[in-house]
Amino acid sequence: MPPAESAARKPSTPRERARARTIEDIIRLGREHLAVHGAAALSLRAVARDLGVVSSAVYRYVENREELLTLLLVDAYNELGDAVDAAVGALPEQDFTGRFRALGTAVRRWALSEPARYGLLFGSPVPGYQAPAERTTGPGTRVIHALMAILDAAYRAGRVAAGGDPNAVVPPLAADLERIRTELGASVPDGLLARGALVWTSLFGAVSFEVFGQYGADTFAAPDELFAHHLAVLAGVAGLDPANYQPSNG
Amino acid sequence: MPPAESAARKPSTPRERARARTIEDIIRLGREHLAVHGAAALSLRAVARDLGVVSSAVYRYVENREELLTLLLVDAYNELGDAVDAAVGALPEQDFTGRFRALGTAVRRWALSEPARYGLLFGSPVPGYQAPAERTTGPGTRVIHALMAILDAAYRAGRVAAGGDPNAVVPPLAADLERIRTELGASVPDGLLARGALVWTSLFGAVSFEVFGQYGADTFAAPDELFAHHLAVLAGVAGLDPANYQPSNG
DNA sequence: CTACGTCAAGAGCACTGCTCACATTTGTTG
DNA sequence: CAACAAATGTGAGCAGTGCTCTTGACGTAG
Repeated sequence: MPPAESAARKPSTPRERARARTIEDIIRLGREHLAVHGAAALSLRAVARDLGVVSSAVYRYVENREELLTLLLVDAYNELGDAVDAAVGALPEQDFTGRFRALGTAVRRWALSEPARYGLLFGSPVPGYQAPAERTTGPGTRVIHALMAILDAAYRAGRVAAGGDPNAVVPPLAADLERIRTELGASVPDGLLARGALVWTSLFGAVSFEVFGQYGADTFAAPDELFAHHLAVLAGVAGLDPANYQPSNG
Repeated sequence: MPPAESAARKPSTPRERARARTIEDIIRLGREHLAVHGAAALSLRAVARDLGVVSSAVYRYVENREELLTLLLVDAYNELGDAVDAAVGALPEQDFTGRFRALGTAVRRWALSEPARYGLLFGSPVPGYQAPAERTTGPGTRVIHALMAILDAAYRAGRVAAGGDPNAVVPPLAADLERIRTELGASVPDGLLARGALVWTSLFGAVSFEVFGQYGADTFAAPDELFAHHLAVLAGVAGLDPANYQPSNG
């Protein structure tokens, strides 16, 4: 049983340091192969070749192919989450619409720059691979948490058009939403919470269509403008003021 | 010398009939393997085994693995398109909201019943496989055509809230939309057309999240109700009357 | 110095896509 | 009917994959 399963312990022996370095190299090489060849074509043997080692040696560091996929999954989720947090955090806290736009733009930008890794996160599941929830739910929920934080802050600030949802939330759905609300620590009402979930899936639907080429080869010559328009409409769906940020005086 | 060299003729010779039958068997077996093991794990050798023939024999009927994937892609697109057309056609032409809801429900129902084939259509692209546009764009655009037909009919009938789009459509996007409008033979204005595209991607975004398990294992205990709520909101995004269908007298 | 644990190497198994030479079946034609 | 040619099936083979196992080399702890 290897000790120090806890994160970020100072590697005492030089052996452990070399081992940690090798694992990081494997992740780096795997990330490159993933970006080039796609998720389902990720090959441990190819990684071993690039590492300059025989194929079976990588099994000393990574249990199997699934393990490497999980490492890359967490790695990609965190990179996306970092990009989103940085983009959102660059705007003032009260600029809810701007922060929402920044979140969506950051997701799209990262997805377009890393299509294969995006596909690993949000595409069809890799056959035979089931992501271990205990290791991926944390990094995997960073974007929706950031989105809900924006919407909740806007709601608390009274900057959300709360009244206009005529769509009733039936009891079983309300029960789900109540559970999610407490988990998020949010205070938005049911209608807005459900709309937030819709905006979330819609954002990734639009990004996925673009990244996966579902639009067709030459359907949209102006994808940036299309996405900006979609973001504006989605902001309205979430009840955000489509107009620009007005710093609250006082 | 009998000419009889035209396409899609009744297969005259029994040999051609047997050949067509074998190809259909291959597609059927491939569909089953696809549904069970996923797209990237589709194996020609396994299909050959199930067909009761040696592995190399299937290459007499199917050029390679890509060819079989293309056949299965078209097959799935058409099955989805048939399901959507049937669901939409079951409602009166003037029930625009009902038809929209039927379209969305049909897409979701088919996706949930055929998750692997849905993943082939709308998930991450299979590594190294590029769908031939000349064979897949036709079947692949049936859903968006059906959706736009509903929206266009509603617009022509004056049953769409056209005025309320404050989001400007910038010129490069307007050029794209103009091209798409003529290709569809539609007459909806730019704002509604762009919103239709957003509704389209949002629909598949919501379905993909559910099919691909992006929501998390036990986040929503009432996914039907969540989707129904999403559809209602999306109908509003498309400018459709959220209220029920009122048959026009006459 | 010895013993233990870690590591790399290589062979091997079962699987994949695909190609080729060869054998067999089948339909047509002289 | 016999002969021919096209279509079809066969099996070997190549290169690649994930993964396991045994063997030997090495560094470090006691």
